[in-house]
Amino acid sequence: MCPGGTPRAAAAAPPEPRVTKQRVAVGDALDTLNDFVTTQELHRLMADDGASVSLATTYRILQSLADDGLVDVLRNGDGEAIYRRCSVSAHHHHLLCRNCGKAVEIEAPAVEAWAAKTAATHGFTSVNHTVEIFGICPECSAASQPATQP
Amino acid sequence: MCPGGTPRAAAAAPPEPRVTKQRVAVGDALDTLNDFVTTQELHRLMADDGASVSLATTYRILQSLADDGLVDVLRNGDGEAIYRRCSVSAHHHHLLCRNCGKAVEIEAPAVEAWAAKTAATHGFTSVNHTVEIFGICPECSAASQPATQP
DNA sequence: CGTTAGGATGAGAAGCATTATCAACAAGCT
DNA sequence: AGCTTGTTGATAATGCTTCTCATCCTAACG
Repeated sequence: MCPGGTPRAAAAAPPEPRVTKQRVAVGDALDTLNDFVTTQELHRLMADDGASVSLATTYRILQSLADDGLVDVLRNGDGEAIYRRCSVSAHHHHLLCRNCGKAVEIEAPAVEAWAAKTAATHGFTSVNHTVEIFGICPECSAASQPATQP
Repeated sequence: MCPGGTPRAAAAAPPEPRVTKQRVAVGDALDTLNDFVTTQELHRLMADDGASVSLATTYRILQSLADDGLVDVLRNGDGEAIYRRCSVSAHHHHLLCRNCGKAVEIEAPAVEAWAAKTAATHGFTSVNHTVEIFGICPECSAASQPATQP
C-alpha cells in the first residue's frame, strides 16, 4: 500500500502535477472523508458537492495521488480499488467494516517483522505485504441484530 | 479467503454439485498446477489441453469450488481473482512471487491471534482477514539482476 | 502584462473481466 | 427407460477502468 514501489531512477526531473481546480477538489473531498471510497463514490460525492470533475479525471487524479504515496490504496472484497487519505504516512494497516465502510488504522510492528522474516527465510526480495482485517463494526453489529427469531 | 463466510442456516439440504465432465476437467487442471491462476488462464490451459469448458462455466465452477472452500481465492495486484487448490485445508496465507507467480504456503498462528485480538479490541465481529506477502523469489531475483553496474 | 508550450481535462468510445440470460443438455433417481 | 432438475454453452449485458483526442488552462517566459 503506502510503501513506494516506484524505483524510478533518480535521473529525470520530478514532474510535479499542476495545481488545477480538479486536483484541489479531489484533495478537499478526500479531506472530508474518514473512510475508504471507490473512485466512483468520490466522483459522486464531488458532484453532489457542486464540484464538477469528470469521472475519467477522478480516476487519473486518484491514481496519481496513489503513485505519489499521498493516499492509501487497497482493494475491497470485490477487487475494486479504494482510496483514502491517511493521517499517518508510515506503513500501517486497516480494520474495515464490511457494512458501513468505517476504517480504523492499526499498526502492527510484530506483523511487519514477521512478514519480513518470512520473506527472507524463503529468499524473497523486494517484498511488500497486505494485511487487512474485515468485519462488522459494533454499531452495525447492533443494528443488524435487533431481533433474533428462534 | 478460506474461512466460510456463509452463515447459511442449517436448514436446507446440502445441495451437492453434480459430477460433470466440466467439473472434473477443472479439478484435474487445478491438480496439475502449483501456482495461482486467473479464471481466464485456467480456461485457456484447459482449452490447450483438449478439454473444452466454456469460459462462463469455468467462472461458475471456480466460484463454486471457492464457496465450498475447496480452492483458495485471493486477488492479484490488478484486483483479479486468482485461484489455487491448496494442499492444506486449514487457514493459511501465501508468499507470492510477483514475477513468476510461484506461491509458498505459510502459516502464522501468531498473526491469526493478533488479527482476532485487534478486531475484538475494536468490537468488530464476523471477522476475517487477508495477509499476503508479495515479492520476488530467489530464482527471478537472480535472473533479473545479472550485472550490477556501479 | 501579453504570449506561448505543453500538461490537464472532458466526453465518449473502447477494453476487459465478470455476471446474467435462457434454451438445450445430461446426471442421478425411480 | 423416463423424468426431474441442476448444468452447460453462447451470447448479451453490466460495470469498472483505461484510452483517445480536441480543447482548455497552468506555469513559465518575454
